[in-house]
This record gives sequence, C-alpha cells and structure tokens, in this order.
Amino acid sequence: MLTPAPIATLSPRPPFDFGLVRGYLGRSPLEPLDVVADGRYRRAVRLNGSPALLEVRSVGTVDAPALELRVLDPGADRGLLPLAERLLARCLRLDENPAGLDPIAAADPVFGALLARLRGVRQILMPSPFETLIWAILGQQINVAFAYKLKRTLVQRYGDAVDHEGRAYYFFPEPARLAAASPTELRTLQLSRQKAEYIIALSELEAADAIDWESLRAAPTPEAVASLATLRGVGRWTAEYVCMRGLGHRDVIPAADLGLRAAIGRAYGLDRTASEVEVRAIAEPWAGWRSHAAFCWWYSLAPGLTT
DNA sequence: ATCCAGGCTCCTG
DNA sequence: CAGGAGCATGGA
Repeated sequence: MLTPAPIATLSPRPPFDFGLVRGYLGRSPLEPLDVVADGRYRRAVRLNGSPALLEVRSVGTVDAPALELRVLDPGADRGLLPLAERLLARCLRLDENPAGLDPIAAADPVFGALLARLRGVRQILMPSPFETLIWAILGQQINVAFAYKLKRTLVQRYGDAVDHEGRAYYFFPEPARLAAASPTELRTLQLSRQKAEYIIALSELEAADAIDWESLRAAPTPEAVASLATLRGVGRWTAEYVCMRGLGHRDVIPAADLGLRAAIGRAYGLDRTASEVEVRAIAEPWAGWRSHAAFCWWYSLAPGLTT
C-alpha cells in the first residue's frame, strides 16, 4: 500500500461504546460480511455502486467517543470517503441521543438493568434493506447458528469479494445474481424450497427496482410493515425486522420472535416464554424506542452477555 | 427418534 | 378477521 488510505474521524454522540457495537457485529464466527478482528471492524460495501472495503476503529472512549474510518480499498479514491461516512453514521446511529431512554429505564427497572449493561450500544442497521430482507428470510423458523451457516454459503457462492492483506472480504450478493439462481441450485445450499422461491422472487423485484425502499423508509411504521408484508414470503415478523434493521424505523418490535419472547419471559419472571401479546404489552412503555429495545434483548441473548 | 428453532401461507369457523 | 393446521429443513 503505497497510497495512504483516506481517513475520516467520526464523532458519535456520547455515550457510545464501540466495544459493544463490535461485540454485536462479531457475534457469530460464521458471519461472512461483518469482520471483527484486532479491535477493528471491516466491511465490504457498495457506495453508489462502487465497491469499497471500509475499516472502523475506536480512537476515543465511551464518554468521549471518536471513530477512525478508512477506505482500505480502493484506497486512493477519496470521493468514496463522504459516502462511507454517511453510511456509517446511519448504520451505527452516531447521532442517536441515548438520553431519551432515561425515563424509560427509570420506569421499568427490568429493562433499565439491561440498558445499564448495554450503555452506549446502538441499534445497528444493516447496510442495505435488501440484505436485511434476505437475511430475515434466511432466519425464518431455524436456529440462528444454522441461519448464519446458510448466509455464509449464500454469500460465498453469489457474492463478489475483494482481497486485502491476504483475506477475502465479501459483498452481499447483487440481487441480479440471486435472481438468476435456480431453486434447485439454492436447495443444494440447504435452503428449503419455499425460502429458495421467496429469495429468487424478491431478488427479481429488487433487481427490477420494484421495491420502493425510500417510501418505505419515510412511511409511518405500521404502513411500512403492512406494505412489506404483502410480499410473498414476508410475514409480520420479517416486515418488522426489515423496518427496524434495514430501514431504521425506531419504534417497531418483532414481538413474535422466539428469542425475544424467551428473553423477555425470563427477565420478567414469567418462568416461561412470553407470548407475542405479552411482549407487545410489556413493550408498550418503551414506545419511541422499541427498535432499540428489541435490539438490546437480542444482544442479551448473545453468548457472553446472558444473565 | 423427537423436539425445537429469531415463520409463512392458506384454510377454516 | 382470529386461530390453527400444515409445511420445510437441519441441529441438539
């Protein structure tokens, strides 16, 4: 590398704990896209169609946070840096003001305790809503570890990659590539027949630019959920997941989620898995922050943070 | 073998 | 319109 990589410094609003953020990004050893090592987070993304390998590291503290962002590849193209900054600001929610959670924490000691343990974390978005959608479908009704395995296989099979320092960094597959796959081909990757069909059809839509993500982003959450749920293979759980993790809607909780129901049932002393209705009731006081809440409960399920 | 896992579709009453 | 059966796949 003779050309130094362009560098930008990002200033998250405190508190911001990059260690917790990194912990989530690196939660599964099978995760093929988010690469966490040596305190750095690396991710290959397309910025306005241009491939770029990004690296983020912390150069601050939780209460005086600062992040250093580099475009490792193609290093010389400075024009990508502002695009990368914007992406990171959105996905890591650098402008979020967690102080809004204080009254919620005060009113609900159980959730408050979780918030305290996760002080400075953010509800992380995935780089693209399409990627979020496919990921959600992969994860339907199977255990998480297997979902990661499916994702890894899919990404390695259909995604492009850049090499950097002897390691491959994968991009999420282009919709046209997935649309061109045959159901049979996807089934050999251990996808069920239904999931194969859903993914191909949705990828065709995406490749044809037939899903208006910007409208869905701007729409009131219930409308966005209802609209997404008209797509074949997309039920309420998937629509809610995409709204929160792909589009950045702040007040949506996929209450039917089994992991969420188990975590909340346990935490609130039900001694069993909470029902979807119970989760929605318990989450009512978190209004305005329900996406963040869902994220925190999922985080609490990750190994290492369980009570 | 049996039950479970970050659901969805489609069909009943 | 709510509730439930049936479905599909690998893992523990």
